Amino acid sequence: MIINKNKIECEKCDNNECALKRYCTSQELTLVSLNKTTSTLKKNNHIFREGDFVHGIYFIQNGAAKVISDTLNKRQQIVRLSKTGGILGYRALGKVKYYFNAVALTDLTVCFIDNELYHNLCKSNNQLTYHLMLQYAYELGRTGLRMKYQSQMNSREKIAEAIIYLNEVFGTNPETKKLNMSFSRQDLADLAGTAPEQISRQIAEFEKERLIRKHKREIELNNLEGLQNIVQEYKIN
Amino acid sequence: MIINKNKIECEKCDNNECALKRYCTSQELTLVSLNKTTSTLKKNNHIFREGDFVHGIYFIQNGAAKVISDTLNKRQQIVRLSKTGGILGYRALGKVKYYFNAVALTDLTVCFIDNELYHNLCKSNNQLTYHLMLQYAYELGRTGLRMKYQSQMNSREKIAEAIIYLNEVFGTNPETKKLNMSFSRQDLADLAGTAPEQISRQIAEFEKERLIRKHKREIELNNLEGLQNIVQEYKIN
DNA sequence: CGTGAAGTTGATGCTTCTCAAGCGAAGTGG
DNA sequence: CCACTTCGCTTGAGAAGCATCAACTTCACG
Repeated sequence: MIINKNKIECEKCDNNECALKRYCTSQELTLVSLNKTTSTLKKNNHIFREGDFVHGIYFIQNGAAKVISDTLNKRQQIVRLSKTGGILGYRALGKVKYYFNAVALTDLTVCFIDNELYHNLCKSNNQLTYHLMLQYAYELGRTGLRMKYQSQMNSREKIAEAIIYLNEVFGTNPETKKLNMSFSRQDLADLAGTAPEQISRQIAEFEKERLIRKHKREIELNNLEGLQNIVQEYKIN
Repeated sequence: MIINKNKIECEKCDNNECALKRYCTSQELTLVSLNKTTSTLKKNNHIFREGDFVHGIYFIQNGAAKVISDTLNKRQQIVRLSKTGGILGYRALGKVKYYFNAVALTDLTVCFIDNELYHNLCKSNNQLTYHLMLQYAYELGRTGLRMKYQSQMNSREKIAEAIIYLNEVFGTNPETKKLNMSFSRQDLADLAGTAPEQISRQIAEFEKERLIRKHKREIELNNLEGLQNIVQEYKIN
């Protein structure tokens, strides 16, 4: 992990998705710039680990990350995905620990501010707090939905849903229709809540049905609607 | 559903767990009292339904509720439980719909305030917003944990976890050691993410192991630690 | 005391996890 | 430049866990 090498003043940062950048006053931004830590990580490195004490909060400046739970001798479970502009390490104040691991999916740059600064900003800047509250509420709904899917769908449906989710988060290249991010079978399995072998089998099946095509690890979406039909019964009208 | 019959001034309300009561100024409370709607529902009635438009937010004045997802021809899934002082219907602004159903577990009194008032309060009262943000962050962590359990635990572990969760939310009578709330096998199954028959079998098993005793629907906790050991591997250190 | 709903228990079959073997692509070193 | 190794992916077969079905019992309530 490389620290502060890529650190730039928030005012000069071109990440306009950042909540700090959008909602802080220029005075506050100066304070943030002074006190933040910017880290650059290689793909597959940990941003934080389950059980670590929470010292602050991370804002993704550039890249993508997965939030996963890890249990000895069990498969991992991807709880959610996040990318540029997203927040990692939502937690309460006080002596609390992370429930999950955050791992870089790509080379990644994150800005970290500590609890004290974070909560001082929230206490003085209502617009920021309000925005963060909405973002938490959104994530809460999304996580609840994913829980519903996990508990009620069969393997075929869960794998279709995982591909749809990837399309929502990362999108596809309009030319090639390929997902803008590629995953190992293991990662897909962790996302869908199944085993890697199941992913292989189901992807072969989807290919037969002409819903997708695979090119090594890349997935080309030929019939998104077809995938959505598979999980349709679960959608909210 | 009986509306406004039990409505009382917030200042005279004895629910000190209520976020509004705790964080609003007396001026704001007067506004809330004027504009809120108080409903009293019988057990098993819906507070809101999946797919309904979100018009505001509910604060539980008295009673308990379950938040469930419902899919045609599948079992229900209890996403979380809430009681006096809890909030129901967390959602974003705009034209959004509920992802879940909220159903009364007991006779229940809830106060409702509409989106406009809710968001105006949040925009003007930072202490309230800050508190709500923390509550959302807590729920987000809790929901993520439950998702982890759902996806990784076997049926025995999930049922143990469900009983522990009930103890956390409702507690036990110190005299009798019985849980302060009793559930049907179906509700327990929906909470644990399994089938009612599995609940019967596993409860019989736990009774053999002297971890609990059952008295009709009531559950007596004889060895909470024993139950916790079953799910220990999943706990955060 | 009778009727229907809820709970229990056993038997069966399906889904899906796991294990294992084979394949192919990519990287390494001679 | 080519064997060699490694790693991830694919495919098949077997096993295990759990849902489902069915029959029976107990409980709740009029």
